[in-house]
Amino acid sequence: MDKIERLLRQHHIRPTAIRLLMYKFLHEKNVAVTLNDIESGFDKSERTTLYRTIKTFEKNGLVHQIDDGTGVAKYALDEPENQKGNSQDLHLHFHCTSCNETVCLTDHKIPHISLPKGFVTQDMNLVLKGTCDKCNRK
Amino acid sequence: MDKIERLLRQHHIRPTAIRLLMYKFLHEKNVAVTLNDIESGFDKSERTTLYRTIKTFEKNGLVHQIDDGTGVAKYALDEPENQKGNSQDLHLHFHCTSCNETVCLTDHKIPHISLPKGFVTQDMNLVLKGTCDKCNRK
DNA sequence: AAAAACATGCAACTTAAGTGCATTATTTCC
DNA sequence: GGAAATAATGCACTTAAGTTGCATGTTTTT
Ligand SMILES: [Mn+2]
Ligand SMILES: [Mn+2]
Ligand SMILES: [Zn+2]
Ligand SMILES: [Zn+2]
Repeated sequence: MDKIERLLRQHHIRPTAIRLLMYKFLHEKNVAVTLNDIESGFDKSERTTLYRTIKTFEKNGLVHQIDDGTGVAKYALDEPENQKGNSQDLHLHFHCTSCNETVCLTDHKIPHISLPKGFVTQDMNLVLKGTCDKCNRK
Repeated sequence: MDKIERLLRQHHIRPTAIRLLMYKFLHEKNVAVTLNDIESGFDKSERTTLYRTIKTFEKNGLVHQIDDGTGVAKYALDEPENQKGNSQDLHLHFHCTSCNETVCLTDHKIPHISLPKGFVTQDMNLVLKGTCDKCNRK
């Protein structure tokens, strides 16, 4: 797959072995992952490197960090349509308190909120908590 | 002020010296405070005690914890009208990235969000980030 | 091929949060 | 009122996530 290689280069990320592996890892998941999740997913390689790798991805707009209220940062790949400069893709996130998984609901945008005079919004974070479809089926 | 004393008792919290002081401290502030803020506000008394005190307040519905994305928990007094059992007061919070203060916008409720089938919501957290009125006036 | 720039690995540090346990204060009950 | 029970406090210690410094290894540039 040098498709991924090209993708990384488009984001000005040099495609090293670990970076390719991490991209694949993130791509296979459909839920947001913690640094620990990533670490567990790799036999080899080291915490710090994985940390710096995910931060590189984040800085270059390949993943976004999610703060779901658990106190541990999670990360998920940006959707292709939001990768190119379309910076503010304010979709919401759902955190399941049963299975502890957090997912991007990319087509549920955060509604507009009117604020008191003087406040200027630059960013938003909306997290819904509850039980997810999988857990509710059990 | 045994007005405060009565208030604590109503919440099944025994009004010790530190608890009264902490309540007053929180009451004077109009912004959410971290445990460090509280610690700095007291000459005497100890981290752990303050920690357990704020947790007691939280458990008994006197304060709520706010996760504004800074990675540090903040706390603010519940508004009187929300204290009595009216548990789910889902107001939003504003975090100023300039002065790092976080405020409750108690009369800005989180709008209703429709979710994909199978998801059940129990709780929500909406944080807006930007610059606050005070910072924008400067 | 040498120099420069960048990536990786390992150790160490920082900060917030949380627990165990002994001591002290407050309630309860006789 | 005083002893026993219960709760609050203080201090030490632990955990976990995040982060940085620096030496070494690898890739890119010229
Ligand atoms: Mn997302
Ligand atoms: Mn609030
Ligand atoms: Zn679930
Ligand atoms: Zn401000």
